[in-house]
Amino acid sequence: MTNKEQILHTALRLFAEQGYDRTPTSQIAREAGVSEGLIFRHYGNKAGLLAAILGAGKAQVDESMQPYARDLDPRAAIAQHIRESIRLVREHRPFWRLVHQMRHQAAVQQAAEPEIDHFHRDIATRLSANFRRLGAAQPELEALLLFAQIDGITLQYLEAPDSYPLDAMQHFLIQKYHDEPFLDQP
Amino acid sequence: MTNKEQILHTALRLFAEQGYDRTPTSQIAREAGVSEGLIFRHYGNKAGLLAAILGAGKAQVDESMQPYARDLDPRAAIAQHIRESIRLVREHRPFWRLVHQMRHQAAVQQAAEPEIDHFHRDIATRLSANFRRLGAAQPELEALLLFAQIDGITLQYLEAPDSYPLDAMQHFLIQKYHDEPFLDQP
DNA sequence: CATAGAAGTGAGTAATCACTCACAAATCTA
DNA sequence: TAGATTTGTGAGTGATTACTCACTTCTATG
Repeated sequence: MTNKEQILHTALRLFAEQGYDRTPTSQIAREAGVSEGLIFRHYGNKAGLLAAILGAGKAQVDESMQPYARDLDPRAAIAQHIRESIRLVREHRPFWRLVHQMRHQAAVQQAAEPEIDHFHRDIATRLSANFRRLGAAQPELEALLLFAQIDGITLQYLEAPDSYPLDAMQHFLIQKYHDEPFLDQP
Repeated sequence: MTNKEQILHTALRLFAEQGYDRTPTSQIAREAGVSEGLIFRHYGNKAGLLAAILGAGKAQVDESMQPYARDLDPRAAIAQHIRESIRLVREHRPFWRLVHQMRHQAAVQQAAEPEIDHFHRDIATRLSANFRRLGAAQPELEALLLFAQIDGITLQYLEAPDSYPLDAMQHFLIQKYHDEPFLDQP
């Protein structure tokens, strides 16, 4: 691993553990085994380092969410979305901890926001379409609710990864959507 | 309003808007119209100010969650829980923004954590009991899932209070739990 | 009124932090 | 190998920040 990558990984770990504001660049340099100046040579400033971390993570998400864009039958697509979302969080815990922190920092989101917004709308549109095909009375609200459920589950998992029953919740949620009739109106 | 209260309210507003770490005590003093020294006379240090804010908010939550502790029929209790949770967030937006920020700062939770843990367990127990009485196959998971849904909805509302359809989501969620048979196993 | 304690001030301080810069070492290129 | 470019260093700097403290003003009480 190059020094540049080493800095990125160390910073991600420390930002996730301690928070962006509470992590001095001096600590990142020390734990990455490089001089502090090198951080600024490679990433310009501390915010640039954060942007690089978020950019790299987003690339991975894009890659992972693309394959299942193809049209499965609606119920399978919904189950797949649940599985994939939870898998991402489980496999990239530090990254998602950082993302959740950033959600409450209006000032830092600057550049990342429009892209993330578009990404969300994209998924929400696909999900709504699937619920509509299943005959749901209010497909947009169904999509929002599923979003909220995954958000809440992953949030609580990230707070206590060792004790939270993530597997059980995943299966429980998938089963609920498998059994749901979605035919509320005659 | 006394100066002491003025400091508390100003700090809550600024912490919620900018984050705890990004809000200097000098700014709090300036916007509260007092000297910086007064903050430390009343609250000892910056963390003490934060603790006072969280303590005052928790007292309000306790007060609001107590009345409906009495045993209604299970479905009514669940609906009431949803309504009350969402009402609290809607009426104390800055406070809940702050709470959500603090959830990711392991270091700051120190004192508040045991109390909050107990509080959560208490509500989870009551919710599980209600789901059990309704014949749910996995009442603990049902309680966790309802928790996660409310968490996710309020989180997304706090991110975009002006555009999120909070009322619609509340009614949608209550209706779902009203219609849910909860008799998954023969 | 006298006086004790609480409320309030604001200049000062030590520490921390992000960032710079002059320079050195390593790597590449011709 | 000579020169050019990239990578790396670490002491230094200015700005910011939480907090202190000697002092003043207000308020309550006998």
